[in-house]
Amino acid sequence: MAATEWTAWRPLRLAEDVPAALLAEQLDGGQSFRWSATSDGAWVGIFGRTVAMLRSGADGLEWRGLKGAAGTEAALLAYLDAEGAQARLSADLPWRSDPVLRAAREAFPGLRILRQDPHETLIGFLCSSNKRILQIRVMVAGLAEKLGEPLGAGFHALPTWSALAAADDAVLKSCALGYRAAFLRGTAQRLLARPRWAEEFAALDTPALLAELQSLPGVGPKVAACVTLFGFGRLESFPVDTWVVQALGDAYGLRKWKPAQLEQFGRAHFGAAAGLAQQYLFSAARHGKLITLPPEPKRPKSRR
DNA sequence: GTCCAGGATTCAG
DNA sequence: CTGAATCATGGA
Repeated sequence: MAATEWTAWRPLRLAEDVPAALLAEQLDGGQSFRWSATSDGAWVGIFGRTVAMLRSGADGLEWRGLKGAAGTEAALLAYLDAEGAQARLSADLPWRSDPVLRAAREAFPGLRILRQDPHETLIGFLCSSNKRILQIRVMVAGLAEKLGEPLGAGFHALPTWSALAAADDAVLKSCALGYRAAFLRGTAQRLLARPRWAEEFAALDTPALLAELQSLPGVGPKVAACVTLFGFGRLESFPVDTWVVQALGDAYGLRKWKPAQLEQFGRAHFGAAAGLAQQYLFSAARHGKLITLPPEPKRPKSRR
């Protein structure tokens, strides 16, 4: 990563300010697994064939790309939803009547759903089951390094499905995928035969899209909801992971509810941008900034 | 050592 | 249909 590989830092104009803590949550908050913090407080990431760095300084958000790479700034603006369509959706969430959502939203104001590629989102979340964000990042980095197209300066794109389907077992094993290797290979073999799957899936309505994704090996309700939200931009999709189960149980009193019930609650309660509300709750819960109800007494007493 | 992680699949009832 | 067991791996 020699300094000569990079262009000069330049301002990146978004609709709203992006302080450092928000940038960290935006890039490393469980949506994408392709961003890493550098030693000097910046972030370096790869999405599609774009390699970019971002940092939040006194003069606002700044970016730089690899020298000779065209379109980096435009790619960043699209990726970060610079048009600001989500600002209005966030304002329309029921935070005025919901103190839990209000506090979660105020913990990371300006947090947005990244506009990611479906293919890359699916790879990331196929690796995600029963894993922490940090380790998902390690797995995905290994896949890119060993099976992805070189992009210069030592960076690699994520592998294609054909590369994944043809990958040697030892290579997959060296990425610490565990049992998820079979998920990746199985889905790769299925999608290999339909190279335009993402366009075809994008034409479906959200219930059909969720069902189609869940027909793939290693894709259950939660992974399908994440790919639908982060990869296909369906803001109404409401993924329910262990953090959201905890958050909805502790903050809304929905303890002992099953994930499918919580998903229904989320979509009904939060509406058209339920997925964005989910991301506020997820981030706030992970940082201990969620308003919670008192813990349930172990032996509830009858009140006479 | 135990427990848990942005779960999915398979199996028993 | 629901609930439990199992899956592979690393960090706390």
